[in-house]
Amino acid sequence: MSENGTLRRGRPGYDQQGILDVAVAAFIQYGYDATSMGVLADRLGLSKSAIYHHFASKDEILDRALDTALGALEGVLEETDAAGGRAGDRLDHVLRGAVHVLVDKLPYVTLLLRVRGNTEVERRALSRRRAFDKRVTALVSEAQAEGSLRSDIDVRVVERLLFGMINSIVEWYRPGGREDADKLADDVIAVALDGLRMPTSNRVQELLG
Amino acid sequence: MSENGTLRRGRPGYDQQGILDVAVAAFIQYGYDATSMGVLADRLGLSKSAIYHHFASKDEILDRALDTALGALEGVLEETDAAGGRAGDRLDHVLRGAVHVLVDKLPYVTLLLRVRGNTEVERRALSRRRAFDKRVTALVSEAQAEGSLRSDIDVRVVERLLFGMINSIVEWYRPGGREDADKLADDVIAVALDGLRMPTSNRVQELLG
DNA sequence: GGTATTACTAACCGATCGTTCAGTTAGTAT
DNA sequence: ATACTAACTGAACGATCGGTTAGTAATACC
Repeated sequence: MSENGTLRRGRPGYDQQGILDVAVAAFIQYGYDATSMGVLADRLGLSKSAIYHHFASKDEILDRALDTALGALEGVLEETDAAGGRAGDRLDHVLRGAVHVLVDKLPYVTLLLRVRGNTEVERRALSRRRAFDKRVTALVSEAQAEGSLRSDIDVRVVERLLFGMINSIVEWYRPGGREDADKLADDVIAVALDGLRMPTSNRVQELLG
Repeated sequence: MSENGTLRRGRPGYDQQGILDVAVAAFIQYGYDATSMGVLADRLGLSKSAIYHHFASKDEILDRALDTALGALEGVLEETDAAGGRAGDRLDHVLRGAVHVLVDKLPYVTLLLRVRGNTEVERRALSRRRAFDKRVTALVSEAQAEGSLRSDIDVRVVERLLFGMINSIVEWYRPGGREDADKLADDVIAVALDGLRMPTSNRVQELLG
């Protein structure tokens, strides 16, 4: 499954990444807990025990997958912080970046968003997620303070609704459909920032203050 | 668990609704597939087989729970259709109603939103959910056509993002917190319809056309 | 051909799964 | 006291679970 120019030693077959991709697809289809190693083996066309050559446990597969998703999302925040700028612009950048990560690593982020907390691996992932949310909330708060965003709604509610919308992408977005990642990011941000309603004259009056 | 004024015949203990409530709480905490009947029995303080007096199977518990959630959501649509009016107003009504259902039946709707499709019960629930979504999308489309909502974004994307936001409530809303259902509905609709951004003079110009 | 590397296997393990069965228990009604 | 109603039990079942073990298999390299 590793098709670089160099010849690989050893028996041809799946590598770790190949197993991981198939595992993640099964985990998001059936749920992690409902996906037995037997189902996974069937899906790979291997025996159950062959999987244990590549990963020590079912848990390790999950851990690796969640790390991929979280790493990408955290990367968006790092890159945004490094760039600096007004909070409103940085938030815009984070939202676009998040949408791109969701689209690029759809199966992995989908798995992450469905984590429950039954095992230590899951609890660690949830903890990293909470830290991510906290940093985004701080950014929203800054954007409210600088006047870019409305401040009549609690900052935590704002962050939750915003990422509720963005995260919903994993439930319905299909790559290769009508919308690519850029268009999707544009739409999400348009809805989030400017809303759905058409302006009325009353609204314009409100806006004029 | 049934504490009406009349005396109930039979041995005191849980009734079906009592078992169901505890089951749903466990299902949303651990996930349906990861909640064994043993875990549920522990939680109820009963034996595993006692559960089978009340419900024929684990599946039947799930079926009953999902029906509760779907029934409530479908009820919002029925009531809105019966009332009639402009599409924009009906959509507003559906959104408020949905938020209220989410808050009032939080555990049940939470369970519904996490259904995967592994069993016939789950697939039936997903089918009902799709029918619900389809009706809301039709309403959004009407509101776009009547000019209440922006029509530069695909109607299906709009419906998905909208309910993505609303449905996210089940992941973070805590009853008895700072926001009651009415305030929450107000906030959700404000964000959805009017967005998050503060107006700038460029925006006002755009709005003026 | 032999060695190193890497992927894969069948049989097995102890534990847990959802469910069944033949009972027992705790209340009300007569 | 007996019958009815409704809730509950321990033991057992066949199936499945995640994982282990002692191998086998297929390639590249020398």
